[in-house]
Amino acid sequence: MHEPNEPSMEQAILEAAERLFLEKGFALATTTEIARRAGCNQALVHYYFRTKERLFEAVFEKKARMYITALLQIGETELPFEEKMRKKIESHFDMLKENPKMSFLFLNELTTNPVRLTSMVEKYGDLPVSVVSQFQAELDKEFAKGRIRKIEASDLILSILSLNMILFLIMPILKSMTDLTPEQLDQILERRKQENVQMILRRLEP
Amino acid sequence: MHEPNEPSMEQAILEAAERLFLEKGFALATTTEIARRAGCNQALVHYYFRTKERLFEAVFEKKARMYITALLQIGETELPFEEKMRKKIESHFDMLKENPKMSFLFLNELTTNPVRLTSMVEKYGDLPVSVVSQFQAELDKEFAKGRIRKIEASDLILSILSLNMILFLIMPILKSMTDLTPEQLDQILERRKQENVQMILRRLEP
DNA sequence: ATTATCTATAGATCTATAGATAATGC
DNA sequence: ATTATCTATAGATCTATAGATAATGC
Repeated sequence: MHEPNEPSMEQAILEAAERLFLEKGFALATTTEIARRAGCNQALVHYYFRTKERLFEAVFEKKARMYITALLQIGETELPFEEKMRKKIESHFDMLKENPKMSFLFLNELTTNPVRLTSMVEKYGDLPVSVVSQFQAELDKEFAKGRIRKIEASDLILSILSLNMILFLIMPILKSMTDLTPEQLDQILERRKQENVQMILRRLEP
Repeated sequence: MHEPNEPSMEQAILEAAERLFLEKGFALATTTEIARRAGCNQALVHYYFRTKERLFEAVFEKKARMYITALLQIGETELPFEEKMRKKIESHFDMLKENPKMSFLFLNELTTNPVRLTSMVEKYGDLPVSVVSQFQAELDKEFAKGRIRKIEASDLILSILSLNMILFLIMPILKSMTDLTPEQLDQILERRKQENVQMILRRLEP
């Protein structure tokens, strides 16, 4: 049907869609613009994915699961507690850094589209609950040994999440206010990552 | 022209617009729906405000200034440093609580609309710079007296901002996942406010 | 014969304006 | 005479589909 090494048009549409949805969100991204970027006409987008809604889901189904679990899976590895925390905060931050526009997109779609929010909660709603309670058990154990201060797992997760997300959420504003080279930006991000680690670890110190 | 005690139609349109913009953002709010809620026909919205864009600005011009300064004006009052910090974090949090949807709206509009972002930066862009440097001076003074750890004002402001904002940003998700009464929600918010204060103060402890 | 791609267009919005009519102030 | 409000509609999108044509695999 097509040169096996060339990317298929279907793939090109998926990729164009991902970029455009990340740039503008669902409502402002048009199938016409997606087609233009993929290098085909607008009808073909619907030929492959029927509706814009399904195209959106095709793009973000997998990403969503990855994103949610990475946000929450703080636990597991067999390191000293402090080292483990540091690693987890850093890897969460790095995941956000690799998907800098994803945070905003999820926030945006779940806030403005009640239907998607409901279906998302149905699919992944119990994930947070189980992760939080598992993490809580771990924190309680450390607390019992007198190694950390008392803290709710949900509070800790929320704090990590918010500290790590903020720069990516305000990135467009930051870029427009300052005039940073990619290197300077990277430096700021790495500095900020360490600040977040310090912040959390200090909160946990007994 | 109308009963002086009755709210004018112009006012009704402004209020309906504010609510709808906060609910859906600029792109998804329609002048038709605004008119419906205000109790007039759609043409009248344009009679008073010419364009949807100008209506948006009429609604958020003042709010934007209030919001930005409150986000940044951390300083001033004559209290012991720790007490001052506590007060500032709390009052920032309370401001967000009174405008729970504003954080998302600003983020949304500034992220998806480059034109608005540019004009916003032109108007208020120097505000952050001056506030940060003023705050930095204060932090340096405290540090010199050995009362706090070394910290960048921009980092501290970002941390407060993000910790305080997170619950309001994910509020729709939270509401859809759990089933909280207004009282329970308020309790969570107040608990979280204290957690944020603790978090920041511990970061500053020498 | 099947699958991929295109052209053309129906139908649904939505913003903005023109022009008519009603309400108000002098 | 001026201001407020309405009805109607032009013009611009945008999604989705119908139907034609081109490309591919057997």
